Amino acid sequence: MMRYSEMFLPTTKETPSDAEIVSHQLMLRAGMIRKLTGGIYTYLPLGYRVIRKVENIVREEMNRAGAQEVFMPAVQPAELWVESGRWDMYGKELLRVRDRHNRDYCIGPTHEEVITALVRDEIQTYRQLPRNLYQIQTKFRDEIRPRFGVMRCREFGMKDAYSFDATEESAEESYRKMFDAYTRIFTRCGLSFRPVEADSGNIGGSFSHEFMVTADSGEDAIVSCTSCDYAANLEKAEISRPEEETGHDHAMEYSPTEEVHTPDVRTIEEVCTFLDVAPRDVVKTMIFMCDGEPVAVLVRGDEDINEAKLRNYLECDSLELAMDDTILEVTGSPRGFAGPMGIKSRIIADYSLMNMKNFVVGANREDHHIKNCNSGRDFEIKDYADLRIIREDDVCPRCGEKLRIVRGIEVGHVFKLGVKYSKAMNATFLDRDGKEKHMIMGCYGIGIGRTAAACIEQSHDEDGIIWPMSIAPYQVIITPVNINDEDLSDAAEELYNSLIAEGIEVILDDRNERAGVKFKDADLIGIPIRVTVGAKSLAEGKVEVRFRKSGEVEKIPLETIRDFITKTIMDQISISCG
RNA sequence: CGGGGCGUAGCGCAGCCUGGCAGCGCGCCUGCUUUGGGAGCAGGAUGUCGCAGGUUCAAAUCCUGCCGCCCCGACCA
Repeated sequence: MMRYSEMFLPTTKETPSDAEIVSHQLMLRAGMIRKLTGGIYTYLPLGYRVIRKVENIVREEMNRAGAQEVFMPAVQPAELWVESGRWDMYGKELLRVRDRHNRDYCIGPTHEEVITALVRDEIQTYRQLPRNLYQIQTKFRDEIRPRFGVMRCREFGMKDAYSFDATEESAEESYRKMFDAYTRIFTRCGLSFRPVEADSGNIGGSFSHEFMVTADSGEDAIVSCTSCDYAANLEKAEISRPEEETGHDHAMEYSPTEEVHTPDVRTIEEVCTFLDVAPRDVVKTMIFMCDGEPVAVLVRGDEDINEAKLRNYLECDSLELAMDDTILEVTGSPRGFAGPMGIKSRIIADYSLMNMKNFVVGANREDHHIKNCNSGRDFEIKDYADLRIIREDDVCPRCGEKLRIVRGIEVGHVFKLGVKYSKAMNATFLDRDGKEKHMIMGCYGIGIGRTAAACIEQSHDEDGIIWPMSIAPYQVIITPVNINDEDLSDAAEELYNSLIAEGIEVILDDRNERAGVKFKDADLIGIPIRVTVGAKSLAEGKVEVRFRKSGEVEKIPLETIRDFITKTIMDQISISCG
């Protein structure tokens, strides 16, 4: 299939200085990718072979799960996006273009609009449901800051699938099928991963999982239980409502409030230093604007508010920290002295405030704080909720055991959409009961390039990439130690032809290079099996098989080498998928 | 969008402060030697010094503007 001397495979010895993470460095060094411009990459032959391997695994498993492949346009008319409401909502990540007639288009960052428009025109009855359509296509998202090579880039290959169902039960079944398909896909790609619960935004009754490849270089933090199988991303990770302390009279322990002069003392840190208290004795009062209404959110001083949780709890579309003039209006003081006592807004409190006594709050008066504040006596908290960011020393919300926080790379996402798009775009069907209903949708994405990069993050050493057999660009590389030695080159050539005849993906390194150069390149590009053809072994009628992953070397007689390799490859590709 | 840095041979970089021959390493080409972990010797080719303008006898070097890239932050699914 391929002679190294004829391949377009520009490897480099030196690590490019602007590549931060190992997958980016190695993809450049191994001649897999080259950058065209910010966040936009060309896949060279070696890189593209890996991409196609991943795509084919995805394709096989999607088909197995009953999804059908389509191919949608990358360029989409603005009208569809106006219809779904996302033309205005999506923001700057949406790359908008105009044609010669001055009509608006975008380069698709995702395809809910297109698929929904297609399906609403073609599906009329529950008899045509459920359906699951997917595609593997290039997406464009104008990322604010592309980085890490193909990990976070602007143009990228993605598999996106969309399911349409008539009933909730059926929709959940569609979701489960995709969840299982994803598990098979990432297992077959040789990845260590885990599905985690993810925030699904404010669509009622929906749920969502992210498939995270665990890697220290990951951009996302994930929380997992050391005991049960609970796992969630940071945004989603729940914190249980603490037990309320009972059995004694709180009021007895309340000290009288005391307003203290705290000139220019604003942050929690400053308050603690000034009053000689710990952050956990202070209550932080943050003023948010929630769909235009101010809300005071209380959290213990050593905790941080999780805006995703807050947004979900308040069921609002827009949520942002209030501007200074709003703070002045609501608290009557400048930023830094807000507190719950006498505040002119709704108050909600994180669970961390339960059981706090005699705490410090802002006085809603410039340069003043209040000591020994107590809820119930000094102000009323009607709403307690889980509003803060989880920490590693919190306990599992399911079983109460210890948690662990690790970093991960999001390679896949399954999301139950519900009727968000079918409603906005009027995708309905006629149900058995004769009523017109909105289709229940789900969407399911996999980042193809990111999956390949995540694999490198997880599987490499100081010499280069270590591909698993399933997505390796080639399965075998034959390295004749000296191409000018006819015995060696003839033997290598013969083996090469016999492996090709077996359908094995093999490179013959027929370059007139020194052995060391060839070994280094073979290691760098990560081919799982290297067959070295050298004079000593050949004299015994043998060649050396070296495994990239373990470094183990076996001498195999020429008569059995073909069968040995075929069997090894078969063994390594057919990984059990549970 | 804010802050910082960079832009000089295919790649990595020095030179810029203090204006005066365009340089180093790797790679590339030719020849000889070498050939089991990125060879040695000899010879050679390669530049819009990011772009535009300005100052100057003279600009890679100083000044102004622009463009591109990288990093940090903010923002965002």
